[in-house]
Amino acid sequence: MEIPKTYDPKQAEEGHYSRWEREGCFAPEANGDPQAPVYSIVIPPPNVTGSLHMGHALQHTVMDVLTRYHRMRGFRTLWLPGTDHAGISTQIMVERQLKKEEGKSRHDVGREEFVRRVWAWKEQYGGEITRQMRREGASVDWSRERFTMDERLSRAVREFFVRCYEEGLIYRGPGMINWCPKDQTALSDLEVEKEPTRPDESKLYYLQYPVKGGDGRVTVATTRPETMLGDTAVAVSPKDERYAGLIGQTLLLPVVGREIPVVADEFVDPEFGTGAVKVTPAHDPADYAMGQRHGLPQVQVIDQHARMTAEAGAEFEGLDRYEARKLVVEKFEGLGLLEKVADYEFSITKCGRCRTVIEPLVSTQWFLKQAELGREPLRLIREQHEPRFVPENPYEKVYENWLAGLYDWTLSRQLWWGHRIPAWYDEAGNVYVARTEEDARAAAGTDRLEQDPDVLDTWFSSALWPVSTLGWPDEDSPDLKTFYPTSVLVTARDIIFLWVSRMMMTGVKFAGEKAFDDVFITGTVFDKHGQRMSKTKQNGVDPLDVFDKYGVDATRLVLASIGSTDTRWNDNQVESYRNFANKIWNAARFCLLNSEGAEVGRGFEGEPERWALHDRWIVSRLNKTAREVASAVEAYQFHEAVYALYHFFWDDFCDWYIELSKSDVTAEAAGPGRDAARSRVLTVLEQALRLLHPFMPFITEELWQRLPGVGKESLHAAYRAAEVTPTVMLAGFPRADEALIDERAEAEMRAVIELVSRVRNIRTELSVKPGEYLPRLFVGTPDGRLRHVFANSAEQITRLTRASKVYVADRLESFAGGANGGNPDGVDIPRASARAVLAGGAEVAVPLEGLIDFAQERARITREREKQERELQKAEAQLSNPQFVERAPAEKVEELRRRAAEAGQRIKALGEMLEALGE
RNA sequence: GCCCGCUUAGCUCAGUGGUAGAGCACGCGCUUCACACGCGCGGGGCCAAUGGUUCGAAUCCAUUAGCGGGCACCA
Repeated sequence: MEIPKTYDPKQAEEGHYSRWEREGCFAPEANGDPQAPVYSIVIPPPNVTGSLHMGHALQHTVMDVLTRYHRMRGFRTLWLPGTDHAGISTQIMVERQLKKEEGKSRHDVGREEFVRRVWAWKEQYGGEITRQMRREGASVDWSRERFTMDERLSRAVREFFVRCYEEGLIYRGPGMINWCPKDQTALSDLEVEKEPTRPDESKLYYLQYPVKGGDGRVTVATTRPETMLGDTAVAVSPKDERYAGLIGQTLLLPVVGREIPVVADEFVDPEFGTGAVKVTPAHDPADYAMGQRHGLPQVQVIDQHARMTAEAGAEFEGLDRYEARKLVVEKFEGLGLLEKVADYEFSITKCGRCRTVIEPLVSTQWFLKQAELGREPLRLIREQHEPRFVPENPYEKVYENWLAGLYDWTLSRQLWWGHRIPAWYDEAGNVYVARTEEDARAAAGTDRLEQDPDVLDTWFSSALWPVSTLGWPDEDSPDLKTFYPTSVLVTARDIIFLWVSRMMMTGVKFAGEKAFDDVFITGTVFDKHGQRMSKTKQNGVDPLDVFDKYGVDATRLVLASIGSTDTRWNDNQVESYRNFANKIWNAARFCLLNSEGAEVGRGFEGEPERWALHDRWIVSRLNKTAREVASAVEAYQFHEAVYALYHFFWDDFCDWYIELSKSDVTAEAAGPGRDAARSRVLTVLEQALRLLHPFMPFITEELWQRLPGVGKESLHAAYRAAEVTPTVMLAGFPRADEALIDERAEAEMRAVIELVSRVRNIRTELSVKPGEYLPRLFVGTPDGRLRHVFANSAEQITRLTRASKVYVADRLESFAGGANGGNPDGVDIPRASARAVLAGGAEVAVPLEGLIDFAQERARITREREKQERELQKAEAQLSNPQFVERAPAEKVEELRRRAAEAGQRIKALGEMLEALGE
């Protein structure tokens, strides 16, 4: 068998995925066990316009690990993929293309044609992210792929809308909304962002309004002077004594000449500014509310293009809002009514998409009363902590606080791409909300209906994603019955409100149950300077580049380790896991190059008590690792799983087990002993590949396929009937067998490892040439069992320390003195030996005639003795504290006593060593 | 303004009441027949500061500082 020395990820990433997909391995139908428990995840649908970024890769890795793990555990597992139509983004992208290629606007081609072109665009370019997901190894069920504008999902949207309308949860009416003058649409509060002002914007203007019938003036402070053209009142706090006499009086609005009242309102903070607030009900959310309370008229002075209207006056009409601001300030200055301009930092609301400054406008839109839909989710989180957030802090609280403060959601968007609002108007302007146009006609009794031109917020359809993708509103949909509620939602924290909370609302309302049991919130990946990765900053790391450079599996290990932690991206980490992949490759290479006569699943016959120590040990380590990985994955502690796998594979399996087994595995002579040893390393490797598979699907499959003795019977029982090429992804995930976890074997192996390490350390410190053989090693231990262990492992100890022979006795002293009473071979330990103490009272001596500098050696041992003395002192100080002995748990006291005793023993042994060296 | 999180080895991060950990980086030595993307050995941290609780605190509490988030109709 030809196996390259270096793992080539590209080669392994090429073939397996398409076979898995083709053979239906990703579909829950592969599971033939009718009793199988169910595990399901719906993907947060990426924008159809999007391409893969690190955040996706992180989420997808987490979801894929969970999916593959549960699949291997025999769950009927579904991970459902799909994409989101992403209203504004997609529309803008196609508009841009239209402009560039044909020089036309969407209005030039008309609505119907434009929407047709968006669909065409989607068909042509929309699949990019789904191709990239295949590259990631994402084991999603492509046969169930969904798009938010699919006919069936659109039906769900209409059903949701109509039902809410019928219950009075959705209404149409005027309201204060966020208007983007560039995108020409209303936006919800979650689609806008606050930004701090630049220095040149950070101004607060103090304007004076004269009191009618007197020479008094009232000063108001504003950041937006141009809105004064639409002022219809000035408000003061009812508690503010300074203005008590002014309430009810009339002011003359400068420039405009309108008479406006002074009203009292609790909202006004007497401490801020002048304590008097200009009120512009048509252009400020707070003023709108005040206007409602006091029955003030609304004067719209700014239009949808952020230009001044005719109502702003002839001088201002047509001016941009910032030009108008300048002019207003000039006018006030000319009138002597500009009191001052102060520096003042505040925040400006901008469109989350295009960064244009939002214009608050009063407009007739469709709204959803979220507070009512949110009531049950709020109860669930408060009373039952459902869904369970991971990490719980701070997300559960963030989510709860959000639900507790819900307000109406602006649903309608003045776009062409999206779900058209299912509302029709007759010529008299009556509205008919219906599931279909036919229903609307029937209700209206006429065919002469116009459908509402607006579309719904993209997040409206997203809110239905878990139910709509599984078949709702068909309540007897088998998928809905089987896979709902989903097991976990994996997403980033910035859409907890936009999306997570709303899925819970629709889920409890329409499916009668929470949409998911758990919510796993992934961390954020920053660049190496701690900056958020963004397109505009050009500082993003493209996951596909990382895949190309280091391989998908290595990247996935990094991402899985990141999990819920915010992290600065660092290629070094990926490189080290690339090295790990190569390590796996080469360990397998060794096993395979020595696999003649071997077969996976054999070699561990008979009672474990009769196995060699290192076999009992590796099986124990394997089972512990299986236990750790399983509990870590189930607790979403992926870094713990990765850590356990990395160290099991590299340290336990490669550094020790393979090395300990090497002479048996590579023995010249074929025979049952060699076959068994070869089978054992193969078997451990095969189990390790299964454990690694959820994290590293490609390399594990590539290697697993090459193992002798794997086949259909290796698959988890639930998949044996499936017509698939045997694959590790459908093999059973190793279940920890507690009976095979052998603490004694682990302790004994630790002793062997320590012995080997100490001897190697001595070799290095005394500059013994790597190739040179130590003629003899002496080991003394009072522990009879350990003496057996060392004696039984003599071949391995000598090989791993490059020694020719190892002698074991009850104590080093037994070898000393020339009488040779204690040891069978009758050898003495020469004075020129390096010595060290080991755990549990064991000692080792390494004769190094000619290499020992006695003074140096004495110094080395003296240093060690001093260290032990400090240890002992510390322990004794604590033990002589009666408070400690009295109050600390008995086991802790006991442990400290043990440590003190051991230190004492070591000090004594080191003293004897000094004597043996000769003072 | 309110709320929350973070601060541990040069870097990226684990740990979380009872002798400080990993990977990378670093030093020394190795073409040891799976692997130099490797092997062996090693150096490196008063766990942000101060105070408190405790027999014991990097770990719990409080305050402070720095960094980062979220929420808020203060014009």
